[in-house]
Amino acid sequence: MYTMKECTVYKTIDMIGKKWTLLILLELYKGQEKYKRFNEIKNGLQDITPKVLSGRLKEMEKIELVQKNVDSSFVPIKSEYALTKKGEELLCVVQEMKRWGLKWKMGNKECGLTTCKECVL
Amino acid sequence: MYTMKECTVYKTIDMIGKKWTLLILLELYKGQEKYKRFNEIKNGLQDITPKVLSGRLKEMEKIELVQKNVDSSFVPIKSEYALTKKGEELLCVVQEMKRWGLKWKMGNKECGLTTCKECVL
DNA sequence: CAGGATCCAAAAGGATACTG
DNA sequence: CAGTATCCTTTTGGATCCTG
Repeated sequence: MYTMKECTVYKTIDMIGKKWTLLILLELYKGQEKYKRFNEIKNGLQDITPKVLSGRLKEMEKIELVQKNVDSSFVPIKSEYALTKKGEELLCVVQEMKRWGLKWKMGNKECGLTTCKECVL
Repeated sequence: MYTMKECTVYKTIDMIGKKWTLLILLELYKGQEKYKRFNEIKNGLQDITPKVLSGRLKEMEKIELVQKNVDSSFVPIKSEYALTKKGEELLCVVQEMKRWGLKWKMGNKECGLTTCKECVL
């Protein structure tokens, strides 16, 4: 029998609907550099605590939205995060959200679909 | 200064990212009838409790995703819910989610982009 | 620098029972 | 039928401090 838990939409929402997840995705997409450091991400998302960020990044790594590289040959350790292809493609969803949000006027005025410095999308 | 809370994407996620919200939206979209009764929706979403459904519907009414009609001239009272234009247009977002979810194989196999009996989208 | 450990507060959701 | 009320468990998130 069919259960809700098998539904594609249900599962997708479950995966990306949590607070911060999509914002981290956006943060990783910003700028020209593919890789970002832990603290870079944290600073971009001013209100996030290290614990939450660390938790989200792990989840995202697990479901392969994010790819992590660690270079422990140095002290301090250097970690970098980047979007995977799967993660990058999720941006389409975010883009639809933004389009909808803008149409129904729920954002700030400066946040134009193609020019917003903050969201980049 | 710019704060996260003004971001269109942030606000949109905040609004629709909660559990059940998008599923209720889908449920209202199903079938040929524009209006659905409380228990119809509840039965379509087998695991939802009346408390949660009632809460979500109120939120959705408030942000104008859903429109409600009440006919209290009868006993028992008759209430009906339907999508607004704003709510209907949110389905684009859901559709993107589904497309993405299917591409990355997170749904059931029967859930085809155009033929899924459950999701209708 | 990149987190992990702790502790705590708040929010969300589930179960169940009840009512105009 | 269409919810509300209550109670309780689980999940989240924030604050703070600590460390290899």
